[in-house]
Amino acid sequence: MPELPEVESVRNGLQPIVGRRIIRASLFRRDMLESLSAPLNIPRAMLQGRRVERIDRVGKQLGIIADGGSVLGIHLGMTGQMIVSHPDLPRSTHDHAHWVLDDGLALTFRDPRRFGGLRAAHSASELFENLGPDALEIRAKELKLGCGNSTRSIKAALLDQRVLAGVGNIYADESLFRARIRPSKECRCMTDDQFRALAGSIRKVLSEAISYGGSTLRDYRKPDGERGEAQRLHRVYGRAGMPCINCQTTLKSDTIGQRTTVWCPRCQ
DNA sequence: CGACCCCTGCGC
DNA sequence: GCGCAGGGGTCG
Repeated sequence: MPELPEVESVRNGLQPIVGRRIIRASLFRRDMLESLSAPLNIPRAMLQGRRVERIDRVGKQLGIIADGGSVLGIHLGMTGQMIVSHPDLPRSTHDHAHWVLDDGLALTFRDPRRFGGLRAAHSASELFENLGPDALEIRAKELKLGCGNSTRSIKAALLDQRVLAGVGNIYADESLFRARIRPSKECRCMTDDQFRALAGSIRKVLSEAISYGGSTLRDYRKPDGERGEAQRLHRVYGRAGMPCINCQTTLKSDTIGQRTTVWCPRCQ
């Protein structure tokens, strides 16, 4: 569900827990927690007794950084939510983890489809080690390097988190539309100008979406329960068969990189 | 590289 | 009832 703008909005919504101490941590499903470096002591991995120093993010990966150097990674998958509330909020079906903090705060990790999860790490760098540069700050040179001389489509490359971290299906299509590049274009055929335009579009599309609080299509919610409004900015995603906002040509749709892809056959 | 799998819920 | 959904991993 969430791409970089949604995860960044979640990070912003988690600020109330920064500086708070975790009194009690509970894990309701063991298989939702994995350890990057064994062995695994659950209360320890869940940061019980620690104070939250800050929340980091690279791409779609969040990390709760605690005192003493422990790090707990959170990946929201398609339907994951982090909910800041009170300790007495009743547990619901798809809640997998719960933290009681001081100051009357509580945190819940909920994820109906269970594509997300928690990961215990020894450091932030360990948590983020397999990710490419964060998409909010992607440079044309890095994008070109990550794509290489590959025959795969530029869209598939944008979805590859080792090339750049944070772009998913919505913002890949939106960035390609703004840069006027066809999603099926092979990486090896991209010009330097196109890499420049695409890198710029990615940064712009993502930062605008953050300022709107992320896109709420179905179940995405900020930690305070509010919806994002960035879906108002979508120019091609979800608009297959409708007219292009630039030229009125009917937007096309096909599967590229295993995902539904929408583009304007004239502008792109 | 693409194909297929993981899982639940929703709208048609 | 079916197909689809913002995520990723593992195969061949």
